[in-house]
Amino acid sequence: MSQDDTKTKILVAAGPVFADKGYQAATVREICQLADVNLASVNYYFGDKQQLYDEAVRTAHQLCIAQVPMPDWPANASAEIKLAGFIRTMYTRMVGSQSAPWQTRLMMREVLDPTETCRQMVDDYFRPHFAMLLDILRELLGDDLPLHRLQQIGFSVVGQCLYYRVAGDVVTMMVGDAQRKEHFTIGQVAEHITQLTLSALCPGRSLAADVASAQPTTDLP
Amino acid sequence: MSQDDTKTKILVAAGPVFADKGYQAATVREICQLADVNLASVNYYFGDKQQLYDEAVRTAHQLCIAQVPMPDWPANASAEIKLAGFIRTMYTRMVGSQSAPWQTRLMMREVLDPTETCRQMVDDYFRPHFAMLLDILRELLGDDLPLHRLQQIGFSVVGQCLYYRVAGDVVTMMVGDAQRKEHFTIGQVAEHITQLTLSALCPGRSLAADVASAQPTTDLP
DNA sequence: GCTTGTTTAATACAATTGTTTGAAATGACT
DNA sequence: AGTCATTTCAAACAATTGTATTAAACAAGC
Repeated sequence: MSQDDTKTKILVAAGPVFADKGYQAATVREICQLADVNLASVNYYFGDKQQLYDEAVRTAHQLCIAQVPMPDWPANASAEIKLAGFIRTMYTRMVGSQSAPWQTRLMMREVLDPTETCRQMVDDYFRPHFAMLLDILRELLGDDLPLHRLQQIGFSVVGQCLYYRVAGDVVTMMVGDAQRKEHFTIGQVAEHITQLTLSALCPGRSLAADVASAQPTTDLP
Repeated sequence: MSQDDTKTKILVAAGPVFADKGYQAATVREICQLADVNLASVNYYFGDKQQLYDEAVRTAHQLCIAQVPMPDWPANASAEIKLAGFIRTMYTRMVGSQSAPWQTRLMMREVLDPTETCRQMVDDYFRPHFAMLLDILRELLGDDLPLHRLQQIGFSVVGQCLYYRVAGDVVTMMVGDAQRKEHFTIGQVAEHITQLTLSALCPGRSLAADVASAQPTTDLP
């Protein structure tokens, strides 16, 4: 009972600390103090600061997936609607819907300079999701497009979303606080990315009509 | 003479070290050893590790601009050509044309969690360049589009480029080494981004014809 | 040639870090 | 109650870090 209790207490505390200070700058003392456990506990349960970090990253993207699941579309859902849903889900996961998204911040650090932990994250998380995106794009564009073209388009979609995660603060500095709150809510940005992508890929096929009904538009700034 | 010599020696050595280890993990001992100067020099010339870091960041984006200047277009250059040139220049700056781009890696760290140094970087560097991009977009789309729409589109362009800087390693893991070398050279990616953006914004106005003549296509992988 | 201001050098210091240790506490089972 | 494994705790350790200090080397001006 209490075994698992302190272990998860450490893990819960470690996540945010690693997320916004990085591996080096985060100290086990701070984590333990925040978790309200003894200093030696982290070595007792995890053996090492590094192993604690690894497990923190691992749980981060599990939480990330669980909190914002992919919508499961009806069988007859159009590719446009699937793309819209995919983008919105991914974007929400990145910039966060409710709690401060320490999960993605932590994952982002791994992406920026990858360790072995990152390779596992790519296999477990990024690759399958990217494959899902490519499937949607294939459905949209037909099977005759070469793979690398699909990949390039896929990276363009992901890149547009990732930007607000990576450079979110810069965005605010650039457009100002008011403008950001007014025109850059989750829903607005996600829809912009969807629209831009769709009109680039298949001009004429707008999704203005059906996307509104396919997904609830509860917007958090 | 030697005064300035050791100071720049430190600065030159500090850049790459800060770039790939971060502020905390980088030690002044390692920097001094690499620069082949005495340990105390960094305090003598910069007063502080922090101030050394600040100056390293400052020189980083000066170098970055100097190495890959924006093309100066003829007065009659079309907006499409300007957009293509802008994207190619920005992308080249980000992923690097020749030397390992420690400059952008260092700047990226500032973007990810900004300090006061970053705010200055935004004012001196990002904002004017973003304004330039918005001008090109305005020329392309007309003056009637509201500002925030222009900004959203601008961020989409920047985001697509930034992705390969931020997630470059993940891209390689995802598509494989061979595929990356074959289909993701600087020129190919820059052109893909340009094409996607253009066909999203003004369908029908391709730039296939004139872009080739406007910019040399020396491609480095 | 001596003095003066500037730069380099070696070393010391104080603080912080991850990790270890060994004893105290806890709780379950006989 | 007593024994045993597990968990907690406080303190200490060894290493590394940024920074300060002090003296030596050096250059320039008179």
